[in-house]
Amino acid sequence: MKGLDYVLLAGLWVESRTGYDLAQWFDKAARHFWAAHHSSIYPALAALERRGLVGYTLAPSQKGPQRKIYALTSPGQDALREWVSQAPNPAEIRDEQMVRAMVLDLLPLEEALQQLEEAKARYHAQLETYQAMLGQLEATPDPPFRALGVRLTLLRGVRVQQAYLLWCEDALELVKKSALEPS
Amino acid sequence: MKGLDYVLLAGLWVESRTGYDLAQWFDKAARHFWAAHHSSIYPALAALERRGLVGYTLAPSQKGPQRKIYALTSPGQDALREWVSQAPNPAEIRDEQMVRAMVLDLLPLEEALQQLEEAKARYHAQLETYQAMLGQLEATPDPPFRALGVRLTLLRGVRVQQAYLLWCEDALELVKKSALEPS
DNA sequence: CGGCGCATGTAACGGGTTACATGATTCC
DNA sequence: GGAATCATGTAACCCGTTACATGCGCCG
Repeated sequence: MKGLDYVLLAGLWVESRTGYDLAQWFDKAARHFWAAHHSSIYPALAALERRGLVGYTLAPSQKGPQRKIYALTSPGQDALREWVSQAPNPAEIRDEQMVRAMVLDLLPLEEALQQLEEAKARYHAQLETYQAMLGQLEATPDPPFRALGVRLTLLRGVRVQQAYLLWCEDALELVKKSALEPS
Repeated sequence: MKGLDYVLLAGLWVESRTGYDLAQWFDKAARHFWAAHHSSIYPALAALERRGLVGYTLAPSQKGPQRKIYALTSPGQDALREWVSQAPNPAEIRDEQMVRAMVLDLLPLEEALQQLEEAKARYHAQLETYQAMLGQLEATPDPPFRALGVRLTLLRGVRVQQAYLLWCEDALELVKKSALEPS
């Protein structure tokens, strides 16, 4: 079993849902730690179903085809439990922003600063969406899903975006300073 | 040109070096924002060389085959400069730690807390290596490479690991609290 | 003399992205 | 009538990882 399989199991443990729902969750809430497109989700769910780790029930949809609402099975929960007790593989990250930072002084000072301001705005926007989702979660008395895991991931999103914003301030300062003393 | 190409160009802009050196840099200093193995670096460097964006000079090695010291060419620098002025693609991240956090309450309280303590220790160790590298950089009066970019990436490493540590504290607290009021 | 670090490369495999494909419903 | 959202799926391609391959020099 590869990484995506466990992410899907974890997603279904939090709440039973469709492949479509999972794709949306990746896109809007899980971005900061995992990504997957529907074209990889659907086959993976089908494979998990064949192996008995998840099951689905059909439900009508308002628009389009029937929804396959997937849920963890008992064996699926066992597999997850066993997996979660192990140490995680190191995180894989590809962040072009840092690569651009490496060569920021190829740009004239003003453009470099503008780049950083734009990054700051992006991080800020992202921070606000995570905070909004967290706020909404806290305002829900009895959520129809496992709240702890959701809370933990959103909290991580917030912490990380905050760190990114601090880095932007560091970077703005350093870039300005290094412009005064050109090497 | 794909992402790796620009990362290599950026790495060579910071300092001329061999594929082997770049692989080591990825492994020890760039982990937190990019990863690449030598098996993808060597072919990529060869392709960049064919396209005239980098060049190399041979130098003897103490052990093993001759070193190919790659350096940015003028066209390579132009390509980098043009690229850096554009907005970055969104970062790609796969962090199993978060997936495990999602299903942390599948574990008995003590094991969950232990998982988090282990994560904390890993983050802490990583933080210290970045801080050490930063310190070493600041202690070098006239480094033989472009210091700004290196400083920026190390600073990011520090900020992010600090955020991860804060998250661990958040998580420890939340997990303890949620154990008191089981759903 | 065996193992490790240096140093470069190639090849098979696997997995994910992009694109293709379908179709119903709602809103403008 | 066309666009957007919901909803599921398949297929080609790209790229990176894992593994294979080679060989020198140093250290114990």
